[in-house]
Formats: sequence, C-alpha cells, structure tokens
Amino acid sequence: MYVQTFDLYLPRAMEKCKSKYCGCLYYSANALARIMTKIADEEFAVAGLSSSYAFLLMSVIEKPGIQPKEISLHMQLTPSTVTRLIEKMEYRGLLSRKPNGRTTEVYPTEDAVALFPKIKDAWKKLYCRYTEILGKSKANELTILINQANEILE
Amino acid sequence: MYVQTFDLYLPRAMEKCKSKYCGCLYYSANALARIMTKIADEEFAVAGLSSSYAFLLMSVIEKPGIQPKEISLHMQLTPSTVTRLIEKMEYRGLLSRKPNGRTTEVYPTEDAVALFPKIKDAWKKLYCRYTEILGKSKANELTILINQANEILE
DNA sequence: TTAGTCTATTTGTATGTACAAACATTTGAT
DNA sequence: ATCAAATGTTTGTACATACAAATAGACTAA
Repeated sequence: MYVQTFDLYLPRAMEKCKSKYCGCLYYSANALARIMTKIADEEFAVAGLSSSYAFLLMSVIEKPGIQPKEISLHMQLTPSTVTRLIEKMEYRGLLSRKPNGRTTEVYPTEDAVALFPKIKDAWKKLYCRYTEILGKSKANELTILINQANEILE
Repeated sequence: MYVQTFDLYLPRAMEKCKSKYCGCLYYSANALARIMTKIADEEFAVAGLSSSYAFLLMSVIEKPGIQPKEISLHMQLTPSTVTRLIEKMEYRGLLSRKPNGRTTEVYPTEDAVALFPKIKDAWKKLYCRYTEILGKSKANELTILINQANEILE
C-alpha cells in the first residue's frame, strides 16, 4: 500500500511517477510552476509580454499610482524583484515612476492601457487552457489547495 | 457563491486570498514553488548545497555513471540546465564527468559520497517540516494532485 | 561506404528571482 | 527638537533556469 522514499512511507499513487522525486512537494511544486509558466508565457506572448510583466501591468492599470510595496504583496514577490520588473517596463515605455517621499508611485503609460484588453484576454485563455486539460473542478480544487498551503506555509 | 475573476466564475474559497491573482493556477503554483524552494534551501544548507544541487547529487550517487539525459528526466529540467548544474558541481569538486562517445558519464567524488548522509537527512527533515505544518494527509494529497496535474499538462 | 538523419551534450545568451546592504523618509520617544 | 527605530525603495551581486544554435557521435538506408 505504501512506497518508501525519505525512508518514510508515502502513498502508492506516487509509485508510478516519472521521477523518483515526485513524493517531494518541493520538487512537484517546482515542476508544476515551470509547466504553468511556460503555458502562461505562451498565452501572454500575444501582448508581447512574459507572465510576470503581464501581472505587473494588470496591477498598475487597475490602480494607477500603486506603490511597489503593494505590488509585491499582490504578486508575492520580493520588493527588489518588483523594482527590477518595473525598471524594465519603464525602459519599454509601458510604466512610469513618480517618487513621492519615501515611496514611489507607479503609473501606466497610454501604450500600457492600450495593451490591457489583450492581456485580460490572454489571461482568460490561459485559464481556459489549463481548465480544459485538467477539468474545471479538478483545476479549481488544485488551485484552492495550493492557495491554502501557501497561506499556512508562509 | 462565486467570485468574478478572468470574467469567469471561480469558487468563493478564493475570495479571501491575499492576492487578486490567487484564482490563477500559474500564479499559485509559482508562489508555492518559491515558498517550498526557500524551505528546501534552508534544510539543504546543512550540506552546503541549494536544493537543485542536492537532488542532482542524490541522482548521481544512487547511479554512478548516470548520463545527463537521464538526470534531466529525473529532475524534470532541460538538458542545458543539467549541464550547467553538473559544471558547477565539478568545479566544486563534488562531481566528475567522463565523456563516452556521444554521451557523458557523471560520477560522484569521495567528498560527494561523504556528504550523502547529510543530504538524505536534510531531505527527510524537509519532508517532516512541511508535513508538520500542512498535516500529513493534506500534504500527501496536495503532492499527489500536483503530480497528476504535471503528468497531464506536459 | 557514404550520406543523411537522429540523439546527447554543450555553449551563447537572456531572464526571473532573491538576499543583503545602502539609502531615504517618516514616525515615535524623550 | 532631536535622535533612534521603523519603513519603503533601490542597488550590487548571484543563481537557477531556459531556448536556440552548435557540436559530435551513432544509426540507417541506399
């Protein structure tokens, strides 16, 4: 009924996995993240963006003047990562920064606003794509479980 | 009963999530991967390794002479990534490469073998750590669901 | 046997992410 | 009013990962 890994006992469902490491959540989570990122990047490519930038843009467009700190909470990325993302978008002419005291306000440019519908659309397609493959209820169930885990683990 | 995102309807369980993007599997999966990687790196630090290198080492020690191709299947990483990982381990004196025809055989050094128990131990602790937080059955359930998704999505 | 295809590996290049430290501003305590 | 602590942001640096192209060996069909 159980298979040995970690010198512990794990459910047999893991026995027929491709990888020896499937029983490890670190490993599986990273594999899933790589797969999903690939799919997401494919979809957001119609807007000329990779996935992180698409989410960044959505955050800024929905709340012009938003601060990096808040973005980093939305996206669950470190502040330094957010700074780096914003920098690149500024360079590409899609975002602008306005220093304000110790904080910074981030605004979308007109080009960014024009891009917004495409991004939203790509996001919807991304959802449909994995949902069609996994089945809607399976996909939602998985997403919810992962969110719960994220909340507890942090 | 449902919340709107993607202009679609998603279960309310996602409503009270930290991030607006929790309904998106791409997003949640990446967040989980980042959290798990951080935890894993903390545990494997006792062996002076970050997580990917630890898994690489385990693969090589359990099958000395293993080829990069097979490693890339075990680890679900691209061949070029595996080459890069091996290179660094070679530089650190933990692995050696022996070209053989069009393939390459990878061997552990004595130092690597000596490190093995520490790595195994760290891996076990990693498992215990997230299992204690999530609960054993939740953790296993989640891992299995993710593996299933990985298999279908690829 | 030779040409052409297939397969394994490596290399050049780019990207996303993080940590730690530096900096700048605000707040709070005395 | 001043100085210390807290907070938000950026910078220097490093790392894991990937894609596309280059290389090199192995297999196959004529």
